[in-house]
This record gives sequence, C-alpha cells and structure tokens, in this order.
Amino acid sequence: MGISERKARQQEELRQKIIQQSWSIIQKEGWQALSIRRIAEAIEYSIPVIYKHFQNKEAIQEYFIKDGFDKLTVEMLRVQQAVVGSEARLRQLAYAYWTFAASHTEHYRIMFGLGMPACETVNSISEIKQMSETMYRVIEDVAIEYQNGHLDLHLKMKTFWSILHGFISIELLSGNGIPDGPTPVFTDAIESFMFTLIHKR
Amino acid sequence: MGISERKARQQEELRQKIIQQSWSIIQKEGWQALSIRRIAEAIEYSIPVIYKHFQNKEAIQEYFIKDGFDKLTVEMLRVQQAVVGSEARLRQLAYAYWTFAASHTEHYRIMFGLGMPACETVNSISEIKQMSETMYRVIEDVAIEYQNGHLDLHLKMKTFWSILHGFISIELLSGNGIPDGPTPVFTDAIESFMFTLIHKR
DNA sequence: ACATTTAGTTAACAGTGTTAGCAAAAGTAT
DNA sequence: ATACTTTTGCTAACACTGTTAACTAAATGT
Repeated sequence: MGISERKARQQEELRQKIIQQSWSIIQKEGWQALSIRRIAEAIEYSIPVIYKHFQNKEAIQEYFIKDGFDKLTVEMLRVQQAVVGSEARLRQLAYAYWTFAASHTEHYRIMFGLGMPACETVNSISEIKQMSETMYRVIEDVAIEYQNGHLDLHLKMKTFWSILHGFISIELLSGNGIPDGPTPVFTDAIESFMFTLIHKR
Repeated sequence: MGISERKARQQEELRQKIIQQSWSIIQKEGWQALSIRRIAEAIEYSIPVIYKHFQNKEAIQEYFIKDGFDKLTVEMLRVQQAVVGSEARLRQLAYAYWTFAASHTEHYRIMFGLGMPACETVNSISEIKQMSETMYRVIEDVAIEYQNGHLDLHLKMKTFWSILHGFISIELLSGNGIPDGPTPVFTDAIESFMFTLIHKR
C-alpha cells in the first residue's frame, strides 16, 4: 500500500514547487509581481491546484513570513556557536539580525510590511515567538552574568528588538539599500543598550 | 476674466473632494479598501476624472504620505511652543511622535508601509526632509546647550528616529494597537538617548 | 467490470488600475 | 447669433487580479 505514500510525496513535491517558483518570482521581480496566475504558469499546472495547497494568497504570504522568522532564528543560533561569552553572543545576535535584513531585504520587507496577515497577532505566530525567545535568552544570559536579573527582561527584549528593527527600517527608507555590514551608528546603539544591561544604577 | 479663476477653483474643489472622500474610505475600511472605482462613486464622477488630478493610484498614496509627514511636522512644532528648555522640548517631540502614531495609526502605516512609492528616496521627498530637519534642530539645541556640538548630530538624529519608529513598529506588530500614551519602556529609551546627548565621555 | 474517489481542467465571476475614443457643454471669435 | 475651439466628462474597453463552481478524465477500491 505504498500508493498513498507516493501520492502524498507527489503532493508535497508540488507544494515545494509552488513555494520555490513563487520565491523565484519574488526575487526577480518583487512581491508585487507575484500572482496566482504567474505561479500556475511557472509550475505548469492550472490555477486551482494552488488552492489545494494554500487556502489563498494570504496563506502564501504567511508561509514566507514564518519561513523568514525561521531562517532568522536559525541564523541567530548559528552565529552564537562561533563565539563564547554572553556579551559577545548578544553582539553577534545583533549583527546576525542586521546581516539577515541586508542580505535578504525582500524577505525582511515581506516579514514586516504592513501586510501582516490580519487576525493573527505576534503571539499567535509560533515562528515569531521562537525568534523573540531566542533573543530573550541571550539577553537573559548577559543580565544574569552581571547580576542584573531583577530587570524586566521582556521589556529589555522589546527595546532591543525595537532598536534593531528601527535602524533597519530607517535604512530601508533611505532607498539605497542596507549597507552590508552594521553601520557605526548601529553598533553604537547596540553598545549603549548593552551598557544598560550590564551596569546597575 | 474671472471665468478661468472660477474653473481653477472648481477643479481644486474637486481635487479636495477626491482627497477627503478617499480619506473617509481609508478611515472606515482601511487603505486596502481604497480603489479608483470607490472614489469615483463617492465623488459622484466617472473614473477618468480622477486621473485628471492624480497621475495614478500611487500618486494618491504619495499625497497621503506627504500629508502625513506634514501633519507630523506641524504637530512636532506645535507641542514645542508649550514648553521651555531644549531638553524638555526633545522629550515633547518624542511624545508628539508617539501620539501621532497612536492616534493616526492608519496614516502612520501608509507613511511607513513597505509601499513607499518606488523611485523616490527619502531625500527627494521634501516633506520627509522637513520632518527630519525639525527633529535635527531640537537635537542640535540640546547638544549645543550641553556643549556637545562636536557630536555627529545627523547620526544622532538617525538614532533618535530609529528608536521612535522601532518602538512603534514593534508595538504595531503585536496587534493590540498602540497604547494611547508612551509606554515606560519607550520613555526609558528616550531618556537613555538624551543621556548620550547631554553627557560627554 | 463497475463504482468511487481524486487530480486536474476550463470557464466564469467580481473585482482591480488604466486609457482610448467620443459626446456634450462651455468658452471664444467673427 | 453663428461657427469654431477648447475643456470636461463619460462610456466602454483592455489587461490584469484573486477566487470558485462545475466538469472531465484518470487512478484507485470493491
């Protein structure tokens, strides 16, 4: 009875084909250019088959948002392995975030564009939760190491994320794309933030 | 020869009607719901007349973006009159920014959504320039008062704006709308920033 | 061999931005 | 007042968009 397995496999392949062809269109011509018809043409199937794999176009966007946060989380965790010390790890986290936005700008735009699929809040998307929890843990490590565990670390995390995203959005606004490496202003802000984590007052 | 004046006046009225009806649709049903046909219906004219006043839909969006930055600038300047002292004025500026985003959330979304009309960079939109220059001057006043004029104030301004926008975007992400008044985390971040402006090191 | 499920199709609906071509009204000149 | 010109606005269409109902043909189960 390997038949249904094969079918399931083929369906999964088709789903992947939808995803990868969609991504190819997005990379070449931007999210704007992605339409159901273009996808159908690219995968060489008729339009309605797409709706067998994604409830609607919003679901495709949602997939890429989740995928983006997944990749960002993986990247954050990866760079940490290369370095020891909670402080250095937090720095690395910030740079990984910047680098992700700089090298996957279109993806970053989709993730944070005003088009956040309605109903769902940030807490209901587990991929975002994972990302922010990864952030939280690294911040926590720094605070604990310097005996500042009494700080409201969730608020600290919010602040950290706001700084990261803030700088990147303003950079995005200026049109010239995001510089490859973190700018001095950015690293300066990160250092300032770390200062508030490390030193009591 | 008051005829052509009257015509110009009527055309201007029609343009205003397009703007105000568009805004009414946006407020009631969001930017998503705004279509040329809906506007045409609302102003009780046929579709092509809209193209006499705006080159295309993007131009309408651009109008609202500029309008938004104008209003934000006005608001920033207004709140400053109520208070004396460069430090207090910078604080007021930050609160005005927050309040604008909180009370005109849809407008703020349009202004910063990934849909920034292409070609134009932040420097080519004079309304954005005005806003950021208003910001700059207040920051400059603080720096000068504390004899920190040697700082790169353009970078300081970028940092300030990044903080403001960063916090608001993250707040927007969480879905529950922006709290009416600035949150403690936000004011804390603003105070930290002002600290770096005031104290030498 | 027959019935049933499933995969995939065509064709349509209702909506979008945009524009070419035309009619009518308004203004100008004789 | 008549003829001409410009302005103003409309109808109708084009080329798209997301989405779905209804159908065919193939694959599977009995």
